Amino acid sequence: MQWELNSDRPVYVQLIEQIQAGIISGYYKPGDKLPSVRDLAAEATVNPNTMQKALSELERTGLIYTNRTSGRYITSDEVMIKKLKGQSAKDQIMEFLDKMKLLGFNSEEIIALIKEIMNNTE
Amino acid sequence: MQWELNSDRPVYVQLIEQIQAGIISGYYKPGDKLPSVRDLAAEATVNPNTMQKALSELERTGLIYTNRTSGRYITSDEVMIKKLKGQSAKDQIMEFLDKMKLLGFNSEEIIALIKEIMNNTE
DNA sequence: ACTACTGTATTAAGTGGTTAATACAATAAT
DNA sequence: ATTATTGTATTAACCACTTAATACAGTAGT
Repeated sequence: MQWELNSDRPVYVQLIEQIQAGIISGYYKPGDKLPSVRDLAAEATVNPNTMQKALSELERTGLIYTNRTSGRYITSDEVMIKKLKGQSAKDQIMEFLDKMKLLGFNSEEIIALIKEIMNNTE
Repeated sequence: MQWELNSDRPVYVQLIEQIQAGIISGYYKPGDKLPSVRDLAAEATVNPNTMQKALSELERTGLIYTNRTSGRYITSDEVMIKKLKGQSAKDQIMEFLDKMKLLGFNSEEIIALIKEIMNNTE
């Protein structure tokens, strides 16, 4: 997994988001075993405590579960993952639209700009 | 001006973004006088030091300027503001598209989802 | 001249996030 | 049985951000 962290926001929050994105996109598949806390921390060049914090939170939401000594696993509940994918997409879009409207763009302008950028970066 | 602050990210950064959005959207017009640091801080229910930090940064980028004792003003450089508007929009869109692709959506799906949400929240 | 209002600077305290360095308990692997 | 690996917990130190409480210098308004 490829990690992209910056200091804009708490690292553990960014870890949560990126692991979640990994599950949603299918990089981590339902039932998969996750690398250990220490390995994940090393991968992301982050302190194990920070990774632990992120994983605990993901466990709290039910997206992963722990077998005390054999490791952590992605949930096998594919419905849950699909729901999360839909909700995440919706959240991202709503947040994006709010920001764009705050900048003074209307719906048509937003669509037009997105298409333009999609074509320029295809 | 209406302020929306949370504790996810440094408050002074959020202040910078929102004042900038106010300038871009035309809420603050070129040449306008801004309220005093203390007034703005009171408006946003933030410590004056924090508002001061945000304003200093905006001044560094040239978007506002200071008359030592008469107050702060929005730049009259409309070209600069227009450029900033375009750049901000582009930045927002790129960031948004990156996130959506990380979730596993392609361009067509993204456009379709946005249109769907626009219709549902019209 | 005086007053009130500018922006600016300083110092101290509190908070949350991060890292670091360990330690422990449980179990899978051998 | 022993060893290595798992998740978990604890303590201390450090840093950035925020708030608070002041203080100062310059000037617009009167």
